[in-house]
Amino acid sequence: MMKNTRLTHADRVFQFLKSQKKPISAYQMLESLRSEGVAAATTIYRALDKLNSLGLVHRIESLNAWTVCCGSHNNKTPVFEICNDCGNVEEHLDQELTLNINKLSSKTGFKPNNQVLEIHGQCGDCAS
Amino acid sequence: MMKNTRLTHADRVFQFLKSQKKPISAYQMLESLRSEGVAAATTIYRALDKLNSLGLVHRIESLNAWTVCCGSHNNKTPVFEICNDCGNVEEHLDQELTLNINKLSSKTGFKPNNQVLEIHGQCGDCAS
DNA sequence: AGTTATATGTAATGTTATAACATATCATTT
DNA sequence: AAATGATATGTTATAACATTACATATAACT
Repeated sequence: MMKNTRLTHADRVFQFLKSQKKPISAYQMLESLRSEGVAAATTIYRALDKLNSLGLVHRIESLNAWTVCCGSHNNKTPVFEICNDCGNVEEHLDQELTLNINKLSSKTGFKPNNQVLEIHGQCGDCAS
Repeated sequence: MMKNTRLTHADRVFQFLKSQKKPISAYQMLESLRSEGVAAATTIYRALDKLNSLGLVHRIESLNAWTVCCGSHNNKTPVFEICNDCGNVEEHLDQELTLNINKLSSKTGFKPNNQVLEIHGQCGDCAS
């Protein structure tokens, strides 16, 4: 039983995203990956779906764009700091913040499932 | 110098949003307000822009939809709990969470500006 | 009444996302 | 090696969300 060694468009999307510093929109990916044979938006979205369910990428809701996951979350909720000036995004895993969200939920009787935590502002580099 | 008493489409949008329990998309507003003379998507978006800059409404980024603000924030960051089942959204203002976000920022040298905090899950009503 | 500022309309277009269905390719079994 | 099944991709169309540029209308102020 041999491992599937086929290079798919999902792989190409993932490689491409890894090479980028900033989140990229699906249609930007499409333009950039046409040269590698990716022909349709559908394919990009399917790739993103798959990568997302594997936990390899994140969608940044407030940007309609995508970025690679920093690695493993260990039950912590990712928070994204998004610089309005340079566009760079940093993913953080903060234990306290995670606890806080759970605490809020237990107050309100809400069962959290997935969180969208995106902070817009100015990054340290751009501030100095 | 008399106060402007004209009833604008922005007012109609705001009234309409206040009457709704769930976030509403711009095009849903358009359909609902055609009967009151609102004729174009542009008008809705202009109204939302204005209401948003007055702090009267919030955009829920992960839904592409809008909801009225719960009132005054008092320097606290709003967090939205969004029920996957019934679609209802509750706005919360949590001091601890706000402090935590600022704390994270001071660690990373990031200057936060505006935050997108949206928690998806199941509300208390739907859980029971 | 004339001027200005605000509000709205119109039309076109841009951007993001999905649906429905057809085809191609690889891996495994026979 | 042919058949099969699973996965991946393409094609086309369309839905859903958002903005731009320019024209017109109306209220408010002088």
